[in-house]
Amino acid sequence: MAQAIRLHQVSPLKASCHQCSLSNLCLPLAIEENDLDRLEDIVQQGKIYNRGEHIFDQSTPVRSCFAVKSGSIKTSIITEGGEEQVTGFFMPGELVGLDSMSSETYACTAKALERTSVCEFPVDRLEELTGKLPELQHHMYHLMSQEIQNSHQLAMLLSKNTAEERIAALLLSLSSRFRRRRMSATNFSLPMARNDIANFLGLAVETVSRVFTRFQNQGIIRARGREVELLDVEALQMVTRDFARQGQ
Amino acid sequence: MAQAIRLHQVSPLKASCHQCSLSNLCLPLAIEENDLDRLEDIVQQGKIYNRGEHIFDQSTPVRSCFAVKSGSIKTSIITEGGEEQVTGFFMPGELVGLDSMSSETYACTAKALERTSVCEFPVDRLEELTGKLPELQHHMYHLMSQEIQNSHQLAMLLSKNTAEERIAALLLSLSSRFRRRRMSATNFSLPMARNDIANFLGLAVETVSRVFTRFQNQGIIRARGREVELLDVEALQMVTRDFARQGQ
DNA sequence: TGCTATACTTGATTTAAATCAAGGTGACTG
DNA sequence: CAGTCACCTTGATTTAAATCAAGTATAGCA
Repeated sequence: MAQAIRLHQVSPLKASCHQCSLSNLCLPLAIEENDLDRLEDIVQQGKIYNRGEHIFDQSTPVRSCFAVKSGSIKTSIITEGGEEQVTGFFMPGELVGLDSMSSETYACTAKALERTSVCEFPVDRLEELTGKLPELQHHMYHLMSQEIQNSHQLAMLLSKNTAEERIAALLLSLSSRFRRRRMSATNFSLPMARNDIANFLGLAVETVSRVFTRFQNQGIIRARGREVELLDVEALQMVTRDFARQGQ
Repeated sequence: MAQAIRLHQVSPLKASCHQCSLSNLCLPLAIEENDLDRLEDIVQQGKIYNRGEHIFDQSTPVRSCFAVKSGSIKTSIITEGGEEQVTGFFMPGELVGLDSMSSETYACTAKALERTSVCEFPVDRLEELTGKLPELQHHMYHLMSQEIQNSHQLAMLLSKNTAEERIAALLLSLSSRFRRRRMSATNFSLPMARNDIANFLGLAVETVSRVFTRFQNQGIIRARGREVELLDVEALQMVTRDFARQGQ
């Protein structure tokens, strides 16, 4: 039985970390070629979720964290009152669930924004492996500390910046994440609804919509639904407060 | 020389983890009694900072993370524009610098809010040790994931809650952290200025001040400067939106 | 001890974004 | 292919909190 599963994993349809095009972004980037097998031993590859399906649910027992292979994911926390706060968007090569590492239950819910495939890393086995591969442990610490930093940046954005600044910052963040994947940094399709953007940035949907149109009227972007073209990246950078202030 | 330092560390003036009263809150809680020596080997204990002194500075090379022994610390990030965002307050038993673990440079600045003593954990040695002690590694992952969760909670607070709700939440958070240390949960002295509270919660100082007086007039708290008494904890809990909604 | 600076409070006014309200657009579905 | 639903946009009005503008405590210090 275990053997059968094993065979299934290495079947040609399920790409290995060795061949994965995201290996320079994902966990493999921290691992020597010859140790990569050990990561492959614990990874469960190729699970596919349709738009709207949950990868995991808040308050359910933690089993794994997940790397996005294709598609995209949003994470959010839901309060007892039923209010949602979107805490992040995750693109290919990024790791989802770090906020739940070594916890009993998931701290958030992860939902596929489109048809999405993920690789699954059971946390107990991952912990075991990081204990043996110092480079991988280092990388995990690094990823987690960056997640904290991201979240602090978000807090900053929410508490100090205007609607325009927040949206400019998000567009630039997405842009650079597309670039990392060697895709167009100026011409992309937003994986998330205006609603998710609004929630993530602490704004009303109407405000997001208005800012999009304002940017469009100013010739900074071109937006048709979820299709976005950044026409003037410099202008966008100027909008984010840091850059604006820097220029004074 | 190394021997001399070693002797110095175990001198009666510098308490060891074994004897530390915070050992049930701090890193030692994850370690078996007989492995505690190994943590003591790497910790540099007893550094003392005066009010306003920096424990470390944003953008300088990372050496260590720090456990608060007594006193308190605030961390903040400063943008290129010079704007500050307070990202956290740290009380005895809590670990500062997790957002910089395994980074090149510190992601924030840590400043003593009062006379504060800390234990220092050099990150390279800590990483090494967590590689050998799975329990400790697990605990580090846990602490870091909790730091992410805290930060998400903060983002939530900033984007969805009113001034009153934010301040009630902060007071309750401080209260429960005092209780953890077996101190009064209803009668304590705020280590931080109104300004820091305002900055942390994304409010203007004036707003913080007004909310404090409002709470006082409602008989929920008694506040004289930094001295705070929580007169009606339930009412405070009701103020935080989650509870309010739950009650409907 | 008084002085100065910093921290805190209070009130009046302004403002950015929320809310309320109404349409428009597009995509899937029976 | 019409109908429904989810998503998005636009406009008018309201509102919570910021800002502006004085003060008043408080603490550290010479």
